[in-house]
Amino acid sequence: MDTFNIGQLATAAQTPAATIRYYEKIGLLPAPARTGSNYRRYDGDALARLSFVCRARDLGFSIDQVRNLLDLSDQREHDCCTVDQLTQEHLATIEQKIADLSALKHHLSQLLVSCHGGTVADCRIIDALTPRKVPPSGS
Amino acid sequence: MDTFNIGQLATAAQTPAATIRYYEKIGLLPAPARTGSNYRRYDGDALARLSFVCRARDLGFSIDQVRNLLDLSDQREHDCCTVDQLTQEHLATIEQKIADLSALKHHLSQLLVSCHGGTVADCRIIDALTPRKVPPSGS
DNA sequence: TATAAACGTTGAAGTCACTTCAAGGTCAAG
DNA sequence: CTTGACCTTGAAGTGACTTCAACGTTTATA
Repeated sequence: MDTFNIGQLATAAQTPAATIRYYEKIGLLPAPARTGSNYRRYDGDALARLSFVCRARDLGFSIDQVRNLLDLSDQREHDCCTVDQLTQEHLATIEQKIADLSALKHHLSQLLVSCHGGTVADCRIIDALTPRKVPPSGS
Repeated sequence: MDTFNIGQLATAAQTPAATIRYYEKIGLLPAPARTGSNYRRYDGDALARLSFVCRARDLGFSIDQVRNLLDLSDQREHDCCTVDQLTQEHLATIEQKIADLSALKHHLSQLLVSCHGGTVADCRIIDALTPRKVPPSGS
């Protein structure tokens, strides 16, 4: 048979069952059929949709972006420039994050090499965090 | 006078007043003195401590790490290797994040250059997200 | 002096994307 | 027939805040 319950779907998609329920709750995945004992019953289509979601999430798209991508992927005849635009925006966000983290990395590396041990009183890292007292200007 | 209320502290430290209250609530900052009308009253020490916190947060340290750094910075005679270790751990985390994001960036860039427009049906990005049907093996 | 704007106070709820928990119902194996 | 693995639900927890509602205070202006 080609239907399975949530545990099997979870195994197939390599994602926790709780996450699948969560995706259903927020409307990212449709509510599946139920068995007589109220278990969720999924089919191949559900697995395909969930896999799509997981791949997009793995690529760092937000839930809202995934929602958009899902909608778009259903409009087969629609122009795909919206997809490209979404991807480009996402790419720009990622590049910004990388730039921010690289700056951070440089900053921290410099702190680390400038610190030559000793007590906290001598520590360059603590030193860099500690604000100087502004010397009183004028008389 | 060298005391100020929360708005002035917020301006001086370039951080929202709500965040200062939040830091107080979670015990990262000590509860300040109060005026007769129950307004928080801060002094230069409070500004120094808050600035320390903001700098550490700007460097990407977690609240718990900042808590540690604050504790350490008060133990002036303690060996500073704990600070170094904390920083090194943090640096390793950042490097990992950069690596992850770079891989992501690479992946997305490739998707973007491979997509040459047209309809969603032709879109390489949607294509990459869409799982293939596994062809039935055997007879 | 009246009043309105700009500040301050609190607790609670919202954000994102889940994860974990508690308290139960169902099903297959021994 | 019981044990253990699975399933159900709603609620609360995570991190680091942000936003909101409803109120009190202070200051500037008409």
